[in-house]
Amino acid sequence: MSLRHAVLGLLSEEGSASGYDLMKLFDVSLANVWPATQSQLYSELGKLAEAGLIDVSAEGPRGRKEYTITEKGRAELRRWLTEVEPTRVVRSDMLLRVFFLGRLSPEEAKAYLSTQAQLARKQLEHLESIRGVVEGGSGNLSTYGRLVLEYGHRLARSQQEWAEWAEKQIG
Amino acid sequence: MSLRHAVLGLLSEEGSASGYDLMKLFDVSLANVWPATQSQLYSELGKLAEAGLIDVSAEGPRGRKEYTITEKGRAELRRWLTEVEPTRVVRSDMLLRVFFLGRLSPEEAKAYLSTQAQLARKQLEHLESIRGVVEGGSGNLSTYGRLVLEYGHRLARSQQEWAEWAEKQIG
DNA sequence: ATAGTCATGTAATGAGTTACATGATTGC
DNA sequence: GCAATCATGTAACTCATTACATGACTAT
Repeated sequence: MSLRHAVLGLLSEEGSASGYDLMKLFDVSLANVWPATQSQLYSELGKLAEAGLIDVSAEGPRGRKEYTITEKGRAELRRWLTEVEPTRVVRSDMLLRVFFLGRLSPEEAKAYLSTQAQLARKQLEHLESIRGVVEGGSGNLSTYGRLVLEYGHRLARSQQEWAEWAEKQIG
Repeated sequence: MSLRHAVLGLLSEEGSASGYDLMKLFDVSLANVWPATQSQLYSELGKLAEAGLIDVSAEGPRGRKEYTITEKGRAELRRWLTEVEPTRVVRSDMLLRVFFLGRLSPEEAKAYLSTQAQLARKQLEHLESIRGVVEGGSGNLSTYGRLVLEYGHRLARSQQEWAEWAEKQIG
């Protein structure tokens, strides 16, 4: 149910936008915490319009439809932000594998954890590299996006440290 | 595609088990990193048997079917552990909301983060409380489960610290 | 003209959730 | 006898992924 709110949120920040615009915005912001595909996005826009949470406010060339959030949509966004508590569902096939490392030799198990540590380091570097870029933004999305970026940073560091620690626990 | 491997993994550790057995095992171990419902589990067992990755090795009272992993299944588990790289797809509606905190008043935004910090603290306490229980286990699942538990612990602590930090960032 | 980008959609399939349905066996 | 637990399954629905399909406009 969250893609729906992601779209409402973006529209509430942007004023109005087409599916195409939203898709690009998605890719550089929300995709990191809530991936979605193009086809999912378009069908969600259809459903939101049907439900009266957004309106087609203008049509442009190439069948472009510009959507705007309605009052009803704004209310729903607010309700979601303040009243619906986040579901903490974590799915990690990286951790799932850890449960079964006993099926491998200690060397193989260590190699697995070592790879994970390395990937976390890479991720850390990557996040540091985009930190500078995001620093420049000034809207709400950038301001709060920085908080999310910091979260990612801390997460990657934890992950790296954990993987290094875990490797030492074996054998 | 991971539930399939979760089941194979459990069966490879347990020797043999019924859907019902696996379900209970799931709830106390893997459910934290890969939740699954009863109906999902049963239908996955059907598909695995069909694909020849597991066999019905015995039938008991109440229609109980005991499954055992086959050589083919073991090979597939090993392949997944050593060759398939974990997909790092993170979905967090908790973080998704952060992007849109600008739609709320600073007080409301702070309240949101403060609640998240508190939830992380609770989670941390919870994990500490079960640490003693898990300490006792001796099989592979327990041994490696402890590594996963430690991960959860570190994650919860990071989350708590981040939420407290983020709260301070808001004017 | 033609490459690049803008722009929207459909179809098929798989994964996940919720609710329902049914009944046998065991322990007290 | 009855409650608890064991035990398996189906149906309907939503969400997510991948691939396909189509075409208009813009800048050079």
